[in-house]
Amino acid sequence: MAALSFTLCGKDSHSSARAGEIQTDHGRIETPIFMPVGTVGSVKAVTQQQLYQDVNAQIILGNTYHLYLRPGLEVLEAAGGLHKFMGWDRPILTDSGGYQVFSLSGNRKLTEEGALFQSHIDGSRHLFTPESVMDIQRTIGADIIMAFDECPPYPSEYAYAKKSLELTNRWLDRCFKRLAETPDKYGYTQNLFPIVQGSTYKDLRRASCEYVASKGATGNAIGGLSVGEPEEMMYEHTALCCEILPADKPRYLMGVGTPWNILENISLGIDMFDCVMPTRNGRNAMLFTSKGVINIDNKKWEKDFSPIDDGIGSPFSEYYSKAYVRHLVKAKEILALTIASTHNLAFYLWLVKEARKHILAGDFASWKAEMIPVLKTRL
RNA sequence: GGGCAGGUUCCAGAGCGGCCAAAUGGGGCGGACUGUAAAUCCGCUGUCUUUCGACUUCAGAGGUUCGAAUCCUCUCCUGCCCA
Repeated sequence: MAALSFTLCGKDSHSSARAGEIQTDHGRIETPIFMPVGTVGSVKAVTQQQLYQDVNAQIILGNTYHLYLRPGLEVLEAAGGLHKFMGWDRPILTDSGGYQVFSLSGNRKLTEEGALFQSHIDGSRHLFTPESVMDIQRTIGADIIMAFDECPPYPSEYAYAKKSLELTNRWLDRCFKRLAETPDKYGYTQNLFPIVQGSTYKDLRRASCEYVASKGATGNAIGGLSVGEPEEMMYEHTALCCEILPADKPRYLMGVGTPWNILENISLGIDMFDCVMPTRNGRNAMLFTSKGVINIDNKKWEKDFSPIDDGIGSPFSEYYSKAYVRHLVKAKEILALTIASTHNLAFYLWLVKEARKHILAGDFASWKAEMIPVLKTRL
């Protein structure tokens, strides 16, 4: 089996947006792409069948930290990896747990060796090192695996950000080394993506990009953004990163974002996105649509029997009415979570597909300019 | 007909002389959520006012008191028990 490959299919004429194809051992991914987040081996409230049929997800995420804690490596290994375990035969990407170093900051301790965690489930202590995280990701068996990094909070002092980046870089070397020393477990190739850090300091970002680029990975990621900084600042940093990270490799902006964030970042040269927003916000009654954002909990939808969204060619999103979904939300019916999450994901996938179409047509920039105010509208 | 227990702000339900526009739940309304410790979290929820504050409320009518949702009297309702 072969390492991941990336083919550029076209570029927009008035922005840095590009359309491409990623080939993995579990199939092809058309970029730009949005990847639904399925932290524990489940895209919350959405079945695999819905991911295939209604969402048209081409790749999904899992999380090393969560899967390691539960169900644990024994089960995953016995299952033959996460694909088989969860019944998903398209590509999977696993995050390394680096983000949990950030988000569980109250329950962890960082050292040169790694990060000492306390489980959010039972309080038990665990040490994650670059080596152990590579080993765990080997066992999970995702097609794309992420380097173990530290994601510094926003804002961070320059000195801290610099120290953190240097640690992330040393960890990166250890990740590559360990991966090279260990074989693929399940007969297909796993690809390690390094992660750019550097907080909101441009010189650090630049240095990080150069270091990451020097690794010659099959794809590169940008981390440490969308952690609370102003949107404009995020765009400045992704722009800077896209200038340095190799153009012939996919660029993955981790954890982003809103629909308009995605379009803006596509125009800067990003190819891959993931975010919990469509699922989490969906569970919390927010629907993203081609006409704007809906808080379906609001009374104004009580008797609106029009489809959730009839502008994205999704039979699923046309099937249920706003009034019905509002009723389910009010009644706290489980189905509300499923409909909202599935629709939001279908919308996100529609959005990137539409973006790709316009890139290939060469009119992405003008389409984007038209779309963004619409997407931001609060209906 | 007799006995007992009750009637509190949208609902349930605390309060039992001042700290009460009235706990707590629920409901309602609004907001937040960006590599998922989240089907979660945060506001508001008598009227008027931006605030300070003012005003009208605890079945109804009287009364006691400096002061009443809280005490007394009568009336009207509700539930349970006995005839």
